[in-house]
Amino acid sequence: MNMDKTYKPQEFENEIYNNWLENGYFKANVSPPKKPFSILMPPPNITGQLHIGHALDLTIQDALIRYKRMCGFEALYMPGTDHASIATEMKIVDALKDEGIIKQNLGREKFLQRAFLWNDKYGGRIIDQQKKLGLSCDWDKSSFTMDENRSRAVKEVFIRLYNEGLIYRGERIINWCPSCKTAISDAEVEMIDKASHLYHIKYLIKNENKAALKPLEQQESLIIATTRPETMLGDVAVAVNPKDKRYKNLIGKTLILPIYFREIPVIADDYVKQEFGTGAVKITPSHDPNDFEIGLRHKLESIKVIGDDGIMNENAGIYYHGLNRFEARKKIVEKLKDQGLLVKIEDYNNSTPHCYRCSDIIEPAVKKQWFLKMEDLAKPAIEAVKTGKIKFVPKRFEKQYLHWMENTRDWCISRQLWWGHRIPVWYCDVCKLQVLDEGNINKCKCGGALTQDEDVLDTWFSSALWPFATLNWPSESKDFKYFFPSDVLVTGYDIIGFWVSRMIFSTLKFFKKAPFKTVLIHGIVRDDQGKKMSKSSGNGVDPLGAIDQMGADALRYSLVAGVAMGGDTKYSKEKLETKRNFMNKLWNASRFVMTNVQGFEFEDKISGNLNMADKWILSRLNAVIVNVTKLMDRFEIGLAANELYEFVWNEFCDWYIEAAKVGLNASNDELKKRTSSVLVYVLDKILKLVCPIAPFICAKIYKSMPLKQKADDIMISGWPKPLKGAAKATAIEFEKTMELVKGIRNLRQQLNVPQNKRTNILLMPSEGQVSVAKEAAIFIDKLAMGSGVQVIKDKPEGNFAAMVGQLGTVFIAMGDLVDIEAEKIRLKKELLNLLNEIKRAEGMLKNEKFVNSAPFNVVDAEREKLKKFLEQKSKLEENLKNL
RNA sequence: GGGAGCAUAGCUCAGUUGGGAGAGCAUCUGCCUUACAAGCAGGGGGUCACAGGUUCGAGCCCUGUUGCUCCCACCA
Repeated sequence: MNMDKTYKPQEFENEIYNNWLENGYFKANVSPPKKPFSILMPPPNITGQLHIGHALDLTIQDALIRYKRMCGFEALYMPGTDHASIATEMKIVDALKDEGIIKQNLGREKFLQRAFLWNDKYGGRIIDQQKKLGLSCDWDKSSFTMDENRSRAVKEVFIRLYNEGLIYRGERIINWCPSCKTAISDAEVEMIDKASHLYHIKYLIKNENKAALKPLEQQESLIIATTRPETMLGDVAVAVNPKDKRYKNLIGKTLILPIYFREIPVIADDYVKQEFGTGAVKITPSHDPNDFEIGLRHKLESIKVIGDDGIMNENAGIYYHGLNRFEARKKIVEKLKDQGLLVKIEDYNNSTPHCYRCSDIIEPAVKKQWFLKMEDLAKPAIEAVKTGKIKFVPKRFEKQYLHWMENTRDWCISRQLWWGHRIPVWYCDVCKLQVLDEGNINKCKCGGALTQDEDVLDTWFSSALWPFATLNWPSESKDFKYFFPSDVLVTGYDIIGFWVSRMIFSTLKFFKKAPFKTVLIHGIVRDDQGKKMSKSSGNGVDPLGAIDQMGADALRYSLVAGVAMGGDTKYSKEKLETKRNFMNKLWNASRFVMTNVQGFEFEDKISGNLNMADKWILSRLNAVIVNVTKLMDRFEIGLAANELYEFVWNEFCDWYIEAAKVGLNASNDELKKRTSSVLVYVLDKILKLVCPIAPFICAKIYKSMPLKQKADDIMISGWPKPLKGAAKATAIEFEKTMELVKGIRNLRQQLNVPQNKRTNILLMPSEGQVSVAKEAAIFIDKLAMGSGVQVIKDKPEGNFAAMVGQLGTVFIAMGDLVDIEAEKIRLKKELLNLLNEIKRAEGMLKNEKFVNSAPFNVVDAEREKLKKFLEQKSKLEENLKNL
């Protein structure tokens, strides 16, 4: 079969992919005794389209699954998408706004219809993009976190946890996003350092003796420090440390809150740090988590002054009611100045909580929410990692995980949204709340009417069930028995807390098994400046654009290549081009092989007399197979990619193909055929090794391969094994030849011999190298632009430039082209280098400590080197003398 | 405040149990040598952040310093 002259991925990638689909190669079936191997795709959000970070994540997964599939596992790559409750809802609200529709006016039911339509559109688009990337998922098993089976799993889990008392409803202080208008979990809060102010405010101490009223400056007061003056309208106390001598006598006294002059007590609590600020803390249980705790301890009332929309409510009083919280802050500071109660404003850096979705500043608020009790769930999840049941790669991310798990507090799982799994709890008008199955939701046992909880669950609650929900649990299935649990989870370090940890404790809870054996953590994709890609900085890259330009294989290769696992990777156009060039190289090398072997078909084996180049490339191939296999097993796809890049380009193309031209041009048919067979053999293995990373091009080329026994597709052709007895010992012969070729090329360049001019080359073999040199001569001639290499016994007469290698010395007639003095200088320089090496080696060997304490082979190797240097030195000196 | 990671050629990064510093890109020189100019050949370029220590020997192990990045934290 002929191959096109140029590499045009756009012309065959789709066809190849459809072919894979038609043949069902991606399907994973229960098929013992084959061992299963499965990877769960982290379900992308349906908010829009894939970005380059997804492309990295997915490429690693696909490369791994393809590798394992070729190794003979029944490989399941489980795809799916995530409804992304809050993120998608925000998008839909925006879209509605453009149509002039307000969510509330549309109503819950119609809104959800819109949301499902959204999913049809964008969920589908994401899958199309994944197909363009070449993912080998079993699409028939695809899941969506809001589909029927997944919803059933969510409900089942909720009810079980509820019945065990692990899910509870409570009125607590939570993170409220005034912009998204929902509670969010601690994990969803992003702390951002900001330049802020610490306001010192004077709270007057109530004077019981009204008769002795003094001017303001002379009145007794307590100074508090706060970063958020607007919350003082909700103050219910001021706390000091009970041990604080400064304030001991004030405990129990009454203060007058500025602005409206409300009276509040001074209380004592250990929480207060004497050294911080003024050592006196205003207490606002409604708007601060710590104050909330103190409020509980001291049974204080709670006054809410900021509404759910971030606007001051009626409790903020006549001056501030209706202002937003930031305007209110300004006004209050002004008022305090007017009242003479503002002592000072200090510059202060503190981190403030932001919503990770919309970046608005979080407003802690006291609300009734649903929580998942974490203590008992976290313990086994910590154990599983500590005992090695789950391994993190690289290991350092274990710490991040453990730290998260060990410090996690109860998880707020309810959200005041519509798009998501509605909490399966109904409330009876008459009796208390109940959890009910969908079957009987009309009436309570007591006869009272039921209404369902308005809230939905945190989107991560459903993603936490992914390891078993995707296998249709709680239904029993063969798939579940065979494929559960999965093998490797591949994800970025940014969602260890959000997702990885929650899958681990959920799965352990219900199955007493870890959801996966290995957590493979990769870095994030940065732009060419090393900056994080984000929508706001507009430096994101569309993977589809890259694929259109350079092909999916080039994109996949450029994303993974050269990065050790866990490290961040930089995306740049240059990198992409380099990898595209590599694909082109592979394409053209293959084309060369095909056009030279036309008419023949080959067995998948090597036989016959091999020449030194054949032996060399086969031994190199063996080493590469062993190494790449090892790297893939260690999940070091990026390093495997680099190794293959270098082997294909620098060894197979630059040396072997060039050397093979000798055999291919020979008149001897036997020789031609043997050379072809080696070319085909090595190329076949290369294609298979590269296939997991760049599947399209390998599949395309494989179709043209002249093999007698050929798989229908490369992806089911099996992973290559090293060739036994690949004549490793004799690889050295060709390496010695390469040394001379390089030397001659170097010499030619220095002597200004034009690249396209053939020259006479004489080769004088070293002792015992005569027969090898004779074979080498043919290759040297071809590779170093000789006009026939002569093997000689004695040094030639006349002016020659010489180069000494292990195999022998080569001489190039200098003719009139060359300056003899220049050649002398060159030789002297070379001699000097050699003398330095000799000095170094001798120094080491003279050092008794080295000789005695270094391993034998190291010392021995050093002796060998010295011997070699000394030989070269004497030859070089001779050449110099004869010049 | 706690923890982690990084620092190697102009740039992006490898460097496997400690044994003469590597690749790609870029740059310079010469080549359209019929697979490939998305290419070929060759060259230049590094006190492996700094300072100590262990060792016959350190890019690698230990201690400290500096610089950058990230994560975590109930910093009024």
